[in-house]
Amino acid sequence: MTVTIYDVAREAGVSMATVSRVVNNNPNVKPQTRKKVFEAIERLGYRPNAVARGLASKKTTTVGVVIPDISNAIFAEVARGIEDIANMYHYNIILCNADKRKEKEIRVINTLLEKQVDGLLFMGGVVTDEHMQAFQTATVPIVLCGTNVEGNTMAAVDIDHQQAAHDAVKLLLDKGHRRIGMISGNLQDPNNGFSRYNGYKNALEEAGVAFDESLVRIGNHRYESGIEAMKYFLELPERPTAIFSATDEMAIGAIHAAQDAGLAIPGDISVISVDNSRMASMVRPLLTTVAQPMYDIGAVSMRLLTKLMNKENVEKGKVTLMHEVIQRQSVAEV
Amino acid sequence: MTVTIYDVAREAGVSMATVSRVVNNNPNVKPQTRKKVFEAIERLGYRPNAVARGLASKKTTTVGVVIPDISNAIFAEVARGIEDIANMYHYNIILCNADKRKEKEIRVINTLLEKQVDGLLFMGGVVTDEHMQAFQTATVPIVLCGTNVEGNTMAAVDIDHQQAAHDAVKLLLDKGHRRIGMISGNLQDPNNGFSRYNGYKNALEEAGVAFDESLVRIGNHRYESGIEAMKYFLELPERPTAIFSATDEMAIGAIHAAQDAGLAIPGDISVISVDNSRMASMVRPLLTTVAQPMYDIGAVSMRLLTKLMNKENVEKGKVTLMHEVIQRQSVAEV
DNA sequence: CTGTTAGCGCTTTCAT
DNA sequence: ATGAAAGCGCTAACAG
Repeated sequence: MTVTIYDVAREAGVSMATVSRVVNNNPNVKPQTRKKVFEAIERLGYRPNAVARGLASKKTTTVGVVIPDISNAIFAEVARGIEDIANMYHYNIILCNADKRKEKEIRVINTLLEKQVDGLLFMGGVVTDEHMQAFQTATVPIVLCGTNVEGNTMAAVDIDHQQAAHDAVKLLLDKGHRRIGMISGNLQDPNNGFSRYNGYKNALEEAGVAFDESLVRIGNHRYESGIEAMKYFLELPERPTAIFSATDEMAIGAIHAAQDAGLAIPGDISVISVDNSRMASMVRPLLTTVAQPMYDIGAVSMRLLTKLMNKENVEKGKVTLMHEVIQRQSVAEV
Repeated sequence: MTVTIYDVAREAGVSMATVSRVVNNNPNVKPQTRKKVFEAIERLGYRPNAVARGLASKKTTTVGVVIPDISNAIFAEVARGIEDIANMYHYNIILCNADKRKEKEIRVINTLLEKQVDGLLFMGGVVTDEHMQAFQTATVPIVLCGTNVEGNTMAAVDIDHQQAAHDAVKLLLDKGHRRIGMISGNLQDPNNGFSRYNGYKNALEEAGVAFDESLVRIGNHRYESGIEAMKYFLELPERPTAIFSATDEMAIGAIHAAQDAGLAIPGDISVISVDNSRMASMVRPLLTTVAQPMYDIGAVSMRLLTKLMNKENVEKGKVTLMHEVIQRQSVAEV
């Protein structure tokens, strides 16, 4: 039925070992025998069985990646960065959506480990003790990708979310805004939620502006929740002159809600956010936002993982990528 | 080092076969021995090796999916549909981006097959003879997902792109438009390109409107190319009263280009497209478009594949999902 | 440069 | 209900 390395060996009149060598590009084969083997392979239509190879060599050249939701543009961009680099180093990726839900995350970590991935890229929500426990059963390297965890034990790559938020709010402050609303993500989410919220608070504090609880609305990162939040702000007796949104998508919702109410952006209200997803350049006015290098977060994570899998010495296990304020058209001086 | 089924057997005082049985939920095990084995597993922290299992059983419970570009919102949505159903049937997916490039597509098909996936989901560009050749070397089922191919040999799920385009243009016609521009994708692309272009042409023909070559512009599916196309249309001596765009993203570019030029949508120009990506509801005016059920295309493909892998009898190998015109705000009567 | 020989960790008849 | 044993298809010493 299926042709094996043994069939090729017989066909070529050599041993399995020799076939294995030519398949694996081992230089220790006489060009002539190499040729014979290639011909036999061709003739028989031999295709190496990677599973058998994986069992024998204890390497599968596949890595697991757990991601919150591939249909989310931000994560999809990260995933592309991951896959490109994986590909470059001849790895394949097994992709699992876990929706930032603990049970699902832990379950997929375990099945990925059962499948003998050579490494694991984890992009999740909160990292609990149970996560750490699961990680510790692994005998392969793991890197956290855009995922925060207390302590310094694990390899990780991310941006400084708090600083990014801080910089966004700082820009508003510099433009003279003092009454600044925030549309936050869920505060349980360490990165997109809590850190960005803290960045907002401490930029305000630094500028001597009193924090006003009634000026922050919690959204769910989606467009509609941006709309809801802006509606709320517009009904305030004294409405903010600027809004800081934790994500682009909510910011765009906010912009549209304001425009729908007959207000001009940034004339009447300025809006800034963080992400710089592609949508930021697909709105009117163009969205001012702080760029988070999604693709690079994925690419750098994967590159780090390849080094770890290769047992190379890695100087710094934690890498923080730079964010950058992209000034476009949605922020004006007050 | 690693604990194997043999270690568990020894620890539990049974044979490997018995351990294998309890791990695989084979009912032929006395509850008492089952318990003993579970305890041993627990005590030793045993984790079954899926690679070894795969070699022995010739099933890997993983399927390969080749996709053009996971960072594209449309495909990402399809991928989510695929993964959800895969998960439901206890499969994992190996995801490969191939950018609709033949060489890359064929390469990944082969590595996926080497990795002994139990099935393959192919989402690509043109399916050439070389593709067919690669497919024919497979001993596992393959389903084409959102990918067209002449002949009726392969399982496939998709929408009727030509009809979808036709329906979009028909709406414009029904609203009284006669001078209708089209922003097309690359005509080499069978689905998003050629089929939609044909739908446009034949809707026109049906309505007795002469086809005018100068009214179609080829874009690359991206926002910017929508902008370029609209600029072109606006400079025409007699500009169109409506535009049909092959994709939402180009449509949004077109809308913005018109608005930037001081024109009102749909007052001055109507715009319709096909896709109904999430962005369609994230523009002003809300985009009228014909909905393509991306998630379902993925989900149904994967479901079909599970049946095929399970050797179930499948009534129809080709399934065409329904599209639907979603009327929002970007089309007006002329 | 090439061949021999053990496994890798599990499933799966076949007995019992 | 359980065990023995033969592979699954390949890699990796080791010898020569």
